[in-house]
Amino acid sequence: MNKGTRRIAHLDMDAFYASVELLRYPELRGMPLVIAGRRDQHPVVSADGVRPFSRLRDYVGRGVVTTATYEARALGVHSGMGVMTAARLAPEAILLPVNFDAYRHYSRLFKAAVAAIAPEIEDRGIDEIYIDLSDLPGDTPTLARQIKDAVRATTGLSCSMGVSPNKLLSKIASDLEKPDGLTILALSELAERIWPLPVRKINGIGPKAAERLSGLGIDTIGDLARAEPALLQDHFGRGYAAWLREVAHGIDERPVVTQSEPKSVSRETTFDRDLHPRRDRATLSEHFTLLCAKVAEDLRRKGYRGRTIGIKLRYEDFRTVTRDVTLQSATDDPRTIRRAAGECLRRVSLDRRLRLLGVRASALSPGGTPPASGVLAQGELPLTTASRG
DNA sequence: GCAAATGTCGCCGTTTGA
DNA sequence: CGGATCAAACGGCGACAT
Repeated sequence: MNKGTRRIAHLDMDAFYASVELLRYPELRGMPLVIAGRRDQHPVVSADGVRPFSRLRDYVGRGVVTTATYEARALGVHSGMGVMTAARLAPEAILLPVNFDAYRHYSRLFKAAVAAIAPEIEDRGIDEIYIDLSDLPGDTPTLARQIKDAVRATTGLSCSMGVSPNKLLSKIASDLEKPDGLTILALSELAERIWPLPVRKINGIGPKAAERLSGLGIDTIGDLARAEPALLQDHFGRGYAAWLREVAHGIDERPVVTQSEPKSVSRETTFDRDLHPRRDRATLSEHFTLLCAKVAEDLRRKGYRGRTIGIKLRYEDFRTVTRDVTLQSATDDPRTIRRAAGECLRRVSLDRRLRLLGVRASALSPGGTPPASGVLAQGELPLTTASRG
């Protein structure tokens, strides 16, 4: 078994989407490159010698930056930023649409390369993983180099790694040197290397919590470690305060979880323009039905059925509401989902315009099997339609 | 009129059944 | 017997993450 200190690695692919694109378009290397927007909104790249890559300044419409290369980041462009905002900062930057199939492919490749060396892997999305190195032979620097080399050899991509006694610290460590970084951290280095960092670096402290902490004069992880427990308790409650204190001291016993089942399946779209529930009823209804069909399709492909069907609306003012309903039995039938989602829709106010519509299935159970024939489960009635307000 | 898409988790109030 | 109570399921929603 596993006595003493664990060795946990966090591996994060460098500017993953953009780096995958650079494998395909090596001539773009060195230029500021931004991945953003929706497939359908981008001009098609023609196949002749001169590729008419579009520039960020040519973009019109909605969307956020998904990934920016380090050259683009140097100009102030970052993930999550509106594309129009990014265009002001870096009008000359090359813009490419997302290509998820390619990213999934390289994701599988790099994870397989790691697994060949270290099989205890926890998936954290498409471009990062935790790895438990505790029971492997060999010293940590050697193992870490081996893994980084294998990832590069298999994919041509670089990654950054942090290794420490737990997931919390490794996640922070992998971010300390980027790109192509390797940071090995012992608990004894906590005060020196972790405490000076802003609390936002802690996985689980987001913008809201950071803002509230800042209001108490707590900005760095060190501030948090030194904070009066009673103060934290008063402002954040017992459980959360205890957690804050632990993470500030580098304590985290969470295991590396190598297996997990999906909890929900969802689809959502942001419209090109805000749609009015009445005036754009037909368009809205079309989108709605399509989303339900996609959720059903995803469920079947993955071999699940959902018993709870929900919707998500985002109004023009960016306020978001959700509603859901639980059925008598789980389904993967598009029409049943559409009917249930329609029930939910009747429980929300439709007096403002909508910018986003989404459909979700949760309370998943293994779905019989994805049948080749198209035999559909017959419709069902909502078990409950209770609502508040 | 900037702010995507997909997913997880935790907290809290309500409902329901015992 | 009616009220108090408790747990589980459900629903809403915010926070957070990639």
